[in-house]
Amino acid sequence: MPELPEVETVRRGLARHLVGRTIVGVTQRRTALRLPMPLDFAARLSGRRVLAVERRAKYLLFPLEGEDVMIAHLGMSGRFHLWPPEADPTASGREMGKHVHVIFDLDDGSRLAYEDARRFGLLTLARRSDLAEHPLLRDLGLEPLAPDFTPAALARVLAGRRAPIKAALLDQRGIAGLGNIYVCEALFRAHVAPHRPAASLSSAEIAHLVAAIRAVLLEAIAAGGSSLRDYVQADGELGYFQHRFAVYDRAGARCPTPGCGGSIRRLIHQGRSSFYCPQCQH
DNA sequence: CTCGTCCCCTGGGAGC
DNA sequence: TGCTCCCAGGGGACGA
Repeated sequence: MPELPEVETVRRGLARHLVGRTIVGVTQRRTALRLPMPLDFAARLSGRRVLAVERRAKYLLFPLEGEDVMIAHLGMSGRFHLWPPEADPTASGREMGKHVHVIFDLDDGSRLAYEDARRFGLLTLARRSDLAEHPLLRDLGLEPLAPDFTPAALARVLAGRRAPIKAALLDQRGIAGLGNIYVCEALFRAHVAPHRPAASLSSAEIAHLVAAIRAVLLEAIAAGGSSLRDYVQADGELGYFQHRFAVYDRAGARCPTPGCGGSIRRLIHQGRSSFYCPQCQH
């Protein structure tokens, strides 16, 4: 589910409520998500104040008082939900459903729940000093909204790669944070077909693609992300960028480019759908 | 190395 | 209503 704009939206929502709060208790309803949680997960979190909520690619990082940093990834269906102090989650069985896996009790009486039906997400802990070399983080590539995401940097990532540009952009070791939706949308804006070999893009196309990736991510963040199926922000608000998709999940629809007249096609490679306009993406 | 395939897991929607 | 099939925003383990 969540790609960079959704994770960034969640980060902002959590930061507002969590920074400065102390975790007073942790309830684990299972011992593993995609990865096992550390055996001392609850013990290392309890009594710790949350210093910040940060993001690296699609990972959320929660530096804590002391040496530890909690690392979270939402996978496809992961959500954080905040319960204000006056709320009683036990009053309604539906609210704290069977897919709520971890509950963090905070010092103001509020609670943070991690819910993840498919369990492709993860929660773990690392030492702050080991973060850069942590196996989950060390191979991540360029942060697409950082200043070093330049046409020259993207050109280096794509050089020599025969894989389709679609696959190259999804590879988190090159650029980190894009997923299926925003790759489709960025390629559309840059007029590049998803099946083009990555190394075949011209300098002009690469420059256009860098600008398109930045723009689509910033617009999506401004819209609060895209709400598909079960994605909601921490406060339950829905993002609305899905109404602005030009191609994603719009197979058969008219291409939105003025005067194009083509229709959006869906292609499957590597088991995932690509949506594009064969008329204006080459 | 790099690339494509398959798999992890559950739920929702379409079609019958 | 209920079944079956397909599909889904993620990433990682394989084998060629």
